[in-house]
Amino acid sequence: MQKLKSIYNKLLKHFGPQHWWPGDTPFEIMIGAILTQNTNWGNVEKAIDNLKGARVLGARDLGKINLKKLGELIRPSGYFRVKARKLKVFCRWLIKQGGVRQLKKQNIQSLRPQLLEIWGIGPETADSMLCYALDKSTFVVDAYTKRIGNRVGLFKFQDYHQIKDFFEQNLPKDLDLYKEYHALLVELGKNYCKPKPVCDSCPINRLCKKKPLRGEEQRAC
DNA sequence: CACCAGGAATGTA
DNA sequence: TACATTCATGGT
Repeated sequence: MQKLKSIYNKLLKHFGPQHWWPGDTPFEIMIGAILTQNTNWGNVEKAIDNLKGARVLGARDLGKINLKKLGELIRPSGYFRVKARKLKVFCRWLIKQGGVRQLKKQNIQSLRPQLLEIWGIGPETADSMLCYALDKSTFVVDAYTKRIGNRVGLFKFQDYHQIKDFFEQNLPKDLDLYKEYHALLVELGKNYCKPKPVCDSCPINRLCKKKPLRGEEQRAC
């Protein structure tokens, strides 16, 4: 579908390359993927800074650190009790797998289901890890992707894998394209595609106005 | 004050 | 299958 590339080109021209994912190492990216669940990235940075300050930003450290202490360190990221448990579960799993280097050797067909079995890791978190930390070609879908796609009229469904398949089947299988496209959709969403839209200067305004959602006819997007 | 943020697990019908 | 609820801090 040419429309997908057209949107991508507009976003890239408007926002420029996003060079995602922010993070120094693949492990840090994977931890960030858990911490950023339904949370502002700025808050995640504070949590990661705390982990660095406490010198526990490693699978071994996080695997054995006191659960309550870990919760205090990541408190700024929100849901800190749940996320502390998620981090420990993931790190124990990672150690058992032999670390990030071993993960990268696996193919996505076997690795993705394994990630999804881990308590606390859903489809978006798994795909974020696969795409941005492990360099596997999988398209990441998030709340913005769903919202933008439906408002623009690209598709009419909400299911994660349906949307993921839509992008992957209508784009060339290109890791860098996947990485950049998702990052650009997030940037668009943060600025112009909130639940209560502010689309007056939306860079893909013309597309948005084609098919507004029912009940949103009076909205700009 | 209300609203939102780069979700996922759990429970209900 | 499709929703509703819970988890929680911090910025605007």
